[in-house]
Amino acid sequence: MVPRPVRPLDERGVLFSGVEATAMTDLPKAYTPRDVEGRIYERWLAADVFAPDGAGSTADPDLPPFTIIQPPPNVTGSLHLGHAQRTAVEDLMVRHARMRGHPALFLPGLDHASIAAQFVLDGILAREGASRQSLGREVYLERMREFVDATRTVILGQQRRVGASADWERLRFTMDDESARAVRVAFERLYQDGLAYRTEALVNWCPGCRTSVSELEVVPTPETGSLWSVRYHLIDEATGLPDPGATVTVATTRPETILGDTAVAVHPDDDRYRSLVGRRVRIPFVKRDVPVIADDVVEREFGTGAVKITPAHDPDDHATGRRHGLAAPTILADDATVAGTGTAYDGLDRYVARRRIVADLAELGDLAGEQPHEMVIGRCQRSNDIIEPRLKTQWFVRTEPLAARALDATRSRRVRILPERFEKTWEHWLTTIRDWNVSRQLWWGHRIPAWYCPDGHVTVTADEAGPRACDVCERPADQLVQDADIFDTWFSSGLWPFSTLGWPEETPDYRRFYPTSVMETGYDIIFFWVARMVMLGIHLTGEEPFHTVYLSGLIRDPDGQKMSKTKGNVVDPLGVMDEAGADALRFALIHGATPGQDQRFGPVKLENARHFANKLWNATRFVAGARPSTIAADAERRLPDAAKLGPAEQWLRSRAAATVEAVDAAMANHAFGEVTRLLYDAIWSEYCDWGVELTKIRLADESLDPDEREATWWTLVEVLDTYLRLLHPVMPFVTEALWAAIPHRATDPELLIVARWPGVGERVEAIESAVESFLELIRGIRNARSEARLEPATWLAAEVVVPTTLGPEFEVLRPAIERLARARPLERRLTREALTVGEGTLAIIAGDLEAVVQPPVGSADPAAAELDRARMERDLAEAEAWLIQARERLANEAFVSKAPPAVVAGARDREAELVDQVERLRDRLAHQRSTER
RNA sequence: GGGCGAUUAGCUCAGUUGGUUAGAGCGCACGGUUCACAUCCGUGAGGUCACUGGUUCGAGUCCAGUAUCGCCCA
Repeated sequence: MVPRPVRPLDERGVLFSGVEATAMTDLPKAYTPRDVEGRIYERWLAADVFAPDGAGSTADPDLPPFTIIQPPPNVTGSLHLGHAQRTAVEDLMVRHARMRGHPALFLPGLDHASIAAQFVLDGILAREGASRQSLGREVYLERMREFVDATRTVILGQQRRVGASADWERLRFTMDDESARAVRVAFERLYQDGLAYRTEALVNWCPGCRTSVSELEVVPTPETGSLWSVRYHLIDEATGLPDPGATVTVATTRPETILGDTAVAVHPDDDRYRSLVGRRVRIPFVKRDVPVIADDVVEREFGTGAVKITPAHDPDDHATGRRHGLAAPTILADDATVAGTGTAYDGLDRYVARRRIVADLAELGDLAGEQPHEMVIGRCQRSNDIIEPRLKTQWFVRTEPLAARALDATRSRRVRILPERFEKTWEHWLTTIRDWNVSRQLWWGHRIPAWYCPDGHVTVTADEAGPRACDVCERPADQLVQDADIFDTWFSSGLWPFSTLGWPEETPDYRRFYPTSVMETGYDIIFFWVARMVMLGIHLTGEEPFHTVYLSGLIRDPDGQKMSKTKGNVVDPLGVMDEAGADALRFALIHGATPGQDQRFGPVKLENARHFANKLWNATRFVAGARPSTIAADAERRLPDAAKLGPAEQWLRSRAAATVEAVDAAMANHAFGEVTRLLYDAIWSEYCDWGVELTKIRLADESLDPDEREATWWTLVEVLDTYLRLLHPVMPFVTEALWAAIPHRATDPELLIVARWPGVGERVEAIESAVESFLELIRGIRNARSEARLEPATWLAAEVVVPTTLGPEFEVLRPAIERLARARPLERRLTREALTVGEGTLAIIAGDLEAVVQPPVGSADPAAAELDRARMERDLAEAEAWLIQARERLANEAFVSKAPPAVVAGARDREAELVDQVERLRDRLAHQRSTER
């Protein structure tokens, strides 16, 4: 079958049509994602910024490319939250690399999902009263193509809503022409290299799906079954007839397979049966006489110690049969009905036959017993049918040599798996790997490019037209028949990192972007997919297909339940985005993302993320609106004048530098959750809560030198710009929209998506600690006010002792401190003794600073004074406790001699600080008591 | 049977080489019409870091074992 080629979509952004455009600078009071996201995505598409070689790309061609090939979602339906998280994480990495100037390729794709797609379509057909068989192969495949076209549109639309900055021009499908060719060439290569072979073997057969499946697709399921004891009659060698009185009792969980028995086995050292070895027994119903054999595999403790051997229907029996040269008659058809036994059971379902056989044995008097039995049976991952081991001629890939090289790739660290602990799982699976059954008796997939001549010779070719003649006997093509089977869907997936880039051709993309950078996927398909990509990639291309494997965890519901359609707890990402926006969804999902770790996801996390987007929106709205009138609305971005910066401005810049540094470190560690936490705190708790608040009063102060106000505004703009850049990979839409509302540098591009990632600025520790002291003071005053239950709105007179080292900063920040502490006038004192202490005075000990606050005249409330004293006594008790602890530590000889000097010095500083604090608190309390007297 | 993970505030989770007042969001309590944001602001309460033992000057963090829950492999 020649798959229909899949072209990139041309109906771009179709999901967003009808959305009213809003002027960028006109920011509404609340952030409404729906008004913004569609327009932004359209702009990105129009600017052609997703492709590394797009017209709008600002990539530095000298930097190494960064490539993520998207794990192609199955075209079986719509995407769920897990997909949204994966896309968000992949997109985050790609956007980050793109902003750092790397040519960044995010190559999207779709998977035909052979068995999964057939399972879904078969379900749809069943509801229509039709079936795969009733339609026939051609009609069925036509139907499948219609189905796939529909789901494809839904899936691609969902990914755009999430904000995937994928290069849609390079969209690929595992069933397109290029993939089909890659599959044929790969298989031909494996065949020629002796790594693909065809043989009759016992395979896992799913009677529902009517195909073999690999052992990975068999789910071991514990169940309570029965263990039946059945008497087989020994053959009297003199007469050649069964002896009615001499029997051997075998134990079996599958009496219907009696029809395929070719031996009875006992343990060679089992004295109970020693004399029987070599004799023959008669198998009931089929009247076959089979030997009693001795074999080590028999467990003497199991059942009666004698077991029946059915080589065609049990893996252990198959091995035993081979060792003893036993025949292996097949007794089941593809649909798991009994067939070809020549008994009355032919045509019956395997379980109907089981009941009949048990009943018939009982009637014959040969059923010796039945008891409940705990066992593990294999079920089909897809259809849940009970898997039937069956002898079939199938194609296999020899995995041992491939696995050895895959192991070498991880052991040598050429491929790193995150989190690292999965390397153990990887090691275990690859060292115990079995050959891979790659043929499937399905229709939707890549046909195996193998042809057979009437003599059974095999010809494998990658030629799309098929072979010209039999490789062995040279019979012409018209006498050859192509294998009816298709490949396991994971075979084409295993080629994905390079088939998408043009392999087997040496295309420019292949040369440029292969090997790829990071493979992000779920840990549940590490064997199905990751291992096969590494094995096939190394063999076929000579290189590891990627250097990092990032394994995501599962998204669970708020109760920790796995999301599934049957439980009805599946969340549609589109609904979530309608409600909260794509950015909030992305932020929430990334916030909880730790590699290899599942996360619970619910509305609470989403709310928080939505609020954060709104906070950012309003912060930008404030900054944009606070532009001093001396700066033109369309002014080009200027750096603030360093000489005009106040402490708050320097603090903001230093904190931004700290944040860039921390975010860089977290990104390098793939700690994306940490990135969101860092930015949340920096933006909300630092920039908004303190930075904006401290600078507000300066911005509004008409009495100031315009240069100073401008420097303040440019600082707010600069730091906000930095945060928007840092946050862009996580929340691309809102950051892009807001970035448009603030001035840019002359060197900046039009769009944030292709703007440069910020460099680390200069940290100024002295300013950070100075400003932190004043923040402590503000917190202290607020706290004292609240504890003393004073009216929040009233202005309180205050005095503060400010050491000369902090004097200049204090003078500049005084109006801001007054405003934030609601303390005015705020007088500076040079010594503690100079503080005015009267009735009801509140005392504040805040780090280096000490202050007093006077309650409003006439409102001196004895109760308030009492509350304040209680607060200070609490603080004192606490400080004293810490001091005792600190002193005990320093008194410890071992600590002082063995701990690193820096730690000891730190402890001494801490002690001194506590001594000072305790002293000041005691002093203050004593003072207060004296004034009350 | 083998392996892995989780166990930290009422709930959901951070806590990267061991360094000393263990953090956040939500929830809770009290208070707020301060001109970006009530999708907000301020203040506060709340934790013997599952348990037992060990290593260490020092353990949420390292080691051994136990318990509960979950996953993978056979």
